[in-house]
Amino acid sequence: MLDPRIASWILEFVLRQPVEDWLANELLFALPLPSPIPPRLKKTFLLRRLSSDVSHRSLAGSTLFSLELIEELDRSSGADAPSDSLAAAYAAVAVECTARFLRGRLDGDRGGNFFEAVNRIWSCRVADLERSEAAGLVSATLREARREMEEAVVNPIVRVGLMGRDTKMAALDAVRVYLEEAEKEMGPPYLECVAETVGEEWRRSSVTGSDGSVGELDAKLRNLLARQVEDGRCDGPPDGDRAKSFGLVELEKLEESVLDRGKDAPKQGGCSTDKFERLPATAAEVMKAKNVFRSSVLPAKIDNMKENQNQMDLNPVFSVNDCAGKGNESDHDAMSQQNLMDQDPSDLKHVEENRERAFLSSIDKGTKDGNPGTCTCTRDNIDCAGAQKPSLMDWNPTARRFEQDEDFSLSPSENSPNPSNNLRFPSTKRRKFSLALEDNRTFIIRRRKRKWSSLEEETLRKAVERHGAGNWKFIKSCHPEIFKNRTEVDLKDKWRNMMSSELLIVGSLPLERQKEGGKGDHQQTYNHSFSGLEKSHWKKI
DNA sequence: GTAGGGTTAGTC
DNA sequence: GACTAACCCTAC
Repeated sequence: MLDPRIASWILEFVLRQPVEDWLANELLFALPLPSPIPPRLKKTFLLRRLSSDVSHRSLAGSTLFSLELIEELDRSSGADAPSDSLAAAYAAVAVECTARFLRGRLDGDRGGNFFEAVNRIWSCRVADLERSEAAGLVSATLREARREMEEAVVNPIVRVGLMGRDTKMAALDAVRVYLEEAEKEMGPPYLECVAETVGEEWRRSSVTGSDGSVGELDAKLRNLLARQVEDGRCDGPPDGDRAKSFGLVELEKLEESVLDRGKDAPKQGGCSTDKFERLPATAAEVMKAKNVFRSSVLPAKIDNMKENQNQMDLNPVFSVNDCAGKGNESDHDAMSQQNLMDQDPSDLKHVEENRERAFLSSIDKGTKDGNPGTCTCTRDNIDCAGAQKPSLMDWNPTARRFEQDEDFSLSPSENSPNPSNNLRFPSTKRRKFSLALEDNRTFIIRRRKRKWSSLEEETLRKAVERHGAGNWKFIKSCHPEIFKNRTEVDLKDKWRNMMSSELLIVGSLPLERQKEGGKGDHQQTYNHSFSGLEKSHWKKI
């Protein structure tokens, strides 16, 4: 089994190479990555995503989300404030994600999508940004752009001016500038750093008459890497720790990984120095490495390219599709992506094992379906026309469904992070759910109960504070990912329950009333306390 | 789209 | 069985 840490080094290296997106996806899902995923690898993913977006000229909400995650990663790593290039890229992409709807306007569209985008991106997303710890991303340029967008909503002249600008090219350029800066700051991939150093050492050994054996290389590696650790010359392991914190265990693992390559070479003086001068850098070499994995550590799915590719289509990390210019927009999906980064750990117990992988998926889903700018529609995705467009493979989180039955469950846990795994078939043995007969042939089946997570509750609470109770549709649209499994009515009901509980807790109700409890009680307490807070004001937006 | 009353599943 | 949260239905 490949060591997860080594796998992360390999993946970091591959992601920095000009390999095809599908290959990056394959490796991402196939390699046994460590948990938690090292921040450096996370950032590599994000940069790769940005690079992919740029190369496909597909800037969407996912791009914006990637930039937000990078800012968060940098901040968590101790960075004081986002770089100017990052803030500039964010502002430019936000403008493009909005202005694209003006370019893509259909004759019958009076700008509805544009207005919606302004509301979604600038009134919700950027406004939230300003109030968050990520406020560093809010540059003067972004503020000015926000003013312009809001002005464009009411002023056709401003909209025309916006349409006349090449916001896409400006955004692409800004992202490129940031990418160059970020990649320069990150330095070469860790494996490349090691390979270069090892190759240099090996050549020196050859000149000094070494026997070229793997055993000697082992000894030299130990000395070499020990010096690297002391000098801190290497960029350090992918988790961002500096070389000095690179423990002996990791050191030995690294050596093993390098030495494993040496085993393939003839031991009698045939261990070519070339073998260690560099690690795989081309797609062909990566493919070769992949074949090695295939025979050792990679699961069967990597053997089944076609099947795996289908999975990628559903949930790719690196998109190869390009909806640019087609009006595709999924940023309101991406907008709440951070829920996978910010979720209350207690809410993620059921996905703990896959949490980090979920992060990777979420990156991509920026669209949260995870597919920034792609036309590949997956769960909760938005199609290129901006409308919900579920595929046949999509899971409708609010659709009526058969209840769980252990005999027919396809998933070991209903808490599976992948809802599509939660397919259930009706039981002939037990039927705890109601089956109201709608007509002679159709049964109305209740959805399975899904307990609200603290993240959902907190998001709802904050949303109501901000937008008022009663604006459930809008609140849901502001947090599509967090509330992807909830309907507007669910939000309303939940708020009703929350208010009911709070009033009971603080003793706002007479004791007799509290004792009554039960049916219908929550409705009354809710109605008396929250009757469409500032609703009329809000609806002016 | 939302409010409000009713129903049901899950928990203790 | 009581209680509660989640879900459903229907009127507006």
